[in-house]
Amino acid sequence: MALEHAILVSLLEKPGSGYELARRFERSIGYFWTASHQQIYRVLKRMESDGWVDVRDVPQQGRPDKKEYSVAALGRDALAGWLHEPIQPESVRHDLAVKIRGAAFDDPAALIREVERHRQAHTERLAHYLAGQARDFPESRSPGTDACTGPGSDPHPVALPSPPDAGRELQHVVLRGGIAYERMMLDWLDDVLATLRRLGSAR
Amino acid sequence: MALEHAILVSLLEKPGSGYELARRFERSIGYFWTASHQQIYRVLKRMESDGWVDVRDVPQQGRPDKKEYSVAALGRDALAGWLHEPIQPESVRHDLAVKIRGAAFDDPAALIREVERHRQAHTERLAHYLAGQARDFPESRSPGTDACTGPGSDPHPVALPSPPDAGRELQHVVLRGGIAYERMMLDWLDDVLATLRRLGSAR
DNA sequence: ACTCACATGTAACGGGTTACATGATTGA
DNA sequence: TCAATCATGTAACCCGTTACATGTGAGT
Repeated sequence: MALEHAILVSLLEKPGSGYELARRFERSIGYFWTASHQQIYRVLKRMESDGWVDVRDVPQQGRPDKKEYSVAALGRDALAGWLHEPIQPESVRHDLAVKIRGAAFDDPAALIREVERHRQAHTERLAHYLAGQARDFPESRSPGTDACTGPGSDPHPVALPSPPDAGRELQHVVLRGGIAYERMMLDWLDDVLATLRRLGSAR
Repeated sequence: MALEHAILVSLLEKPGSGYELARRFERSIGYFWTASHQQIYRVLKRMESDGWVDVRDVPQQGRPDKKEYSVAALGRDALAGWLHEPIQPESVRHDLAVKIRGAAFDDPAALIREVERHRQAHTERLAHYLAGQARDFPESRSPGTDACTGPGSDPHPVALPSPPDAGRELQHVVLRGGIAYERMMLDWLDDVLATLRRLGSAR
C-alpha cells in the first residue's frame, strides 16, 4: 500500500485540503498514482487519528471553508520508515493484453477500433507530459533519449544541484519515466495494430 | 475486472485445473496479469455456478485427483461480450515513483540500493521473456526494434498466417509488449540511478 | 433558474492479499 | 524424517470503485 505515503509526499511538497489533494491526484501525482476524493478523505481521516497529519481549519470567503492538512512528526517518521524498507517490483496488469490474446477466439479485426482508442489516449497523455516538461523543466531539450546531456547545455555554470533542487530533479526523473512509458506504449500499440491488420487481411 | 476473462482465455487455450491455472499465472499469462491460487479457486467457483465453465473430475494415480475446468457456451458468450465492450486505458501505479519523489525529504542516496534491486529484477524478467521468445517464436530475430521485418526473413514462403496461427501471432505481440516494457524500464532505471548519484555527490 | 467549481463526506460491494488449514505422494 | 510438489480450499482484512448525499457561492 502506498496511498498514504503518496499523500505524505504530496503534503510535504505543499500542505493542502482533501479536495486539493484529489485534484493533485488528477495531475502531477496522478501520473503514477491515482486516487478518488472518497478514498482520500477516508485515508486522511485515518492518518489524522494516527497522528500522521495535523489539521487546521481555514475559513475562506467566497467559497466553503476548508481543512488544511500538513505532515506531522509521526507522518514524517512513517514515510522515512517506508522509504527504507524494500518493496517488491510491482506486477503488471494489462487488460488490453488479455483482450488481445482473447481475440484469437473471436474476430481479431474487431479489436482494431479499441486499440486505436487506446493509442489516442496515450498520444494525449504523452502530449500532456511533454507540455508539463516544457513548462516546468524548460532546461531539458532534445526530444530523443535524453542520454547525451553533455556539458555546454547549461548557459551559466551555477552551483551543482544543491539539496533545495533535489526535489525538482526527482520530479523530473519521474516525469521522464512517464514520457518513456507513453512512447513505449505508442510503439507497441502500432505493432499490435499492424499485427491485427495482417491477421484480418489474411483470411 | 478481467480476472475471470483472463481465466476464460487461458482455459480456451487449454483446459486445466485451478492449480494448473495458478501456475500459468506465474508464467505466460502472468506476464500481464497476476492472480494467486486463492483468488483463482474463488473465481472459478463463481464461474462454475454461473455456468461459464464445466467441471470434470479427473482421477489421477501417483498424485491427488483434480478438477479439470473447460469453457462452457455461456463463458464463451461472456468473453465475446467483454471483448466487444470498450475498456478505459488503465491508470498507472508505480510505488517506486512515489518513493523517488519522497526521497527529496530523506536521503536520495539511500534509494540507490532499492533502485538497483528493481533494476536487477527487470533484467531477469527481460531475460526470461527473451528466452521464451527464442523458444516459442524462433522465427523472430533482430534484438532491435523489430520494426524492419522485411521480406527475405522467411525461409520458405508458406501460406499467410491463417486463423489457426492467429493465436500464436497474438501471443507473440503480447510478449513483444512485455519485452518493450522491460527494456524501457531498464533505460529509465539507469536514468534514475544517474540522477540519484548526481544528487548524492553534489552535497 | 441552472450550471460550474469548491468542499466534504457515507455506504455498499467486490477484488486482492495474507494467513491459515488439510492431505497425498515422491525423493533426499 | 523432512522437504518439496501436487491439489484444494476458508477466513479476515484492507483497498478501490461506484453510487449516493449535502451544501456554498459565482457566473450566465
